[in-house]
Amino acid sequence: MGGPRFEPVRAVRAYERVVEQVEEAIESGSLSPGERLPSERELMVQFSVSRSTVREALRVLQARGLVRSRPGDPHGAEVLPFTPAALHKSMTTLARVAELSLAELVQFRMVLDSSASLLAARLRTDGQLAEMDAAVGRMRAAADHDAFVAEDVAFHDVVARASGNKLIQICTDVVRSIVLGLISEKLAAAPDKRALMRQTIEHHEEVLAAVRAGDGPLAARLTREAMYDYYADYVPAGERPALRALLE
Amino acid sequence: MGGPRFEPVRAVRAYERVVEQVEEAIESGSLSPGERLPSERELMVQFSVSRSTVREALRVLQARGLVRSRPGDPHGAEVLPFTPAALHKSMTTLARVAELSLAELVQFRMVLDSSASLLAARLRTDGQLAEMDAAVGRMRAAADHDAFVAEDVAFHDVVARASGNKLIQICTDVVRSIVLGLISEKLAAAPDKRALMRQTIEHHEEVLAAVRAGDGPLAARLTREAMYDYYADYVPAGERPALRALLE
DNA sequence: GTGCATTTGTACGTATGTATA
DNA sequence: CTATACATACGTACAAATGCA
Repeated sequence: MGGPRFEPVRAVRAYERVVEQVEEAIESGSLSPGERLPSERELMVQFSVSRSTVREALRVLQARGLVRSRPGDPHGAEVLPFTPAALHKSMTTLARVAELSLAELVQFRMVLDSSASLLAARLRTDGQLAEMDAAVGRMRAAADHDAFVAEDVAFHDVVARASGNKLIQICTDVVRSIVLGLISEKLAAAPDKRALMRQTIEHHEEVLAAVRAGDGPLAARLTREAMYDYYADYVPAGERPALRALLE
Repeated sequence: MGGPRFEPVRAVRAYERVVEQVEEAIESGSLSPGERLPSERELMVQFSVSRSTVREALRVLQARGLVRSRPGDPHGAEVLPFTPAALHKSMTTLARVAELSLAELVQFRMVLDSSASLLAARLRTDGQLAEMDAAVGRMRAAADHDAFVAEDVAFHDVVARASGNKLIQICTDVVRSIVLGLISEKLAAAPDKRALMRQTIEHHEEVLAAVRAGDGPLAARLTREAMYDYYADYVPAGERPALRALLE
């Protein structure tokens, strides 16, 4: 028994090796955002591969949001600062291919945003509290529904940031934009937007008060309830019990 | 005022248009997993682009986990069933490029897994309960540490499935594997693995009892506590308060 | 099992529009 | 404004790999 256990040698494509090396350089920090990759012709020399191979590798790196190349740019492809764009893309694909229901997405938002509120209540700075306050103020003063939604998003964004967890911040952002993308037209066609906006502001003020008081569990519960009230109408009745399961 | 507001025509690359069309066909379901794309030469005719362009598009689609092409396959690229591999990749990249700390990842796990437990306590079927029971049993009987961890994962997997939320299921899976990848070597080198395994089993039995009793909040709290106990030693002391903020 | 036709992977050359110095 | 270098896109060619008769 035992002996050398040889791994199967999977045929790895040339472009994959190029991707790996560049990816490693970026993720290890030896290539920082703003810096440039060598030109395609230079890369084909350094990796001793053809132009096509270099280009396929660059396409993959671009799809992963790590670099961007523009025609004619004499400096070569640019290393990009991190954006959750790739995460957003793959989660959007996920939502369509895995047939995620609106209920599942809203439920996920309830989990993430309420956790953000819970953490924010304990970890927020006074400056972040002031930002939340300002966002609610701008919601109250919003001229139209679009501006209102934008400030609503801004409020949730500050809360997520105040949670101190970048992953929570990014995921709330991604899932929120997916949900809004799914029902923005229905939201815009809502019958009594004024009443909805008024109620939303009330909810946010309650959450803000709980965050200000440092009452995490309360802030979390209020966040879940507000989100349920806001979205339940757009969720098929049969799936609402799953949402209510989070309201204890 | 008014008049036609012309949008700036962003120069969209040829390969991007190919990607968009194929992506649309897959996500809309008109191309199902297992089906094949036309060959590269056929695609260059249908899209009237060069083969390089077709290939760049295929590389992007492959990077997104939608298709796979093998050399010499006369049937063309295969449309893949959904896997969270792309999500996993972009979140792993995220963890490195955005410099996510282990504390943030563990905190995220605490949020997701406790929510899964909460929902599972209310929505689980009897069959899923039996699966959890069986997983704990196999944990107790595990011959070595690797087998133990595998059954541990299996338990969490059933709980996530029982939550009824595919997004929670996928994200718990992705984040768990990232966390385990970061500290698996440290876990393997732990001094008193027997004691750790015994304690882990106890924790799981408590969670299981709460799920069996339908007590969601208790199951959620026990899950957070178990996870904190399991991972806190590997998190820098300065970041542990952020984790404890979830333990109320 | 063998040979054949086809496909992918890779290399190389060329033309064109573009961005920078 | 001009020149240069670049990315984009097209086309051809050949080796390796695959599926099928």
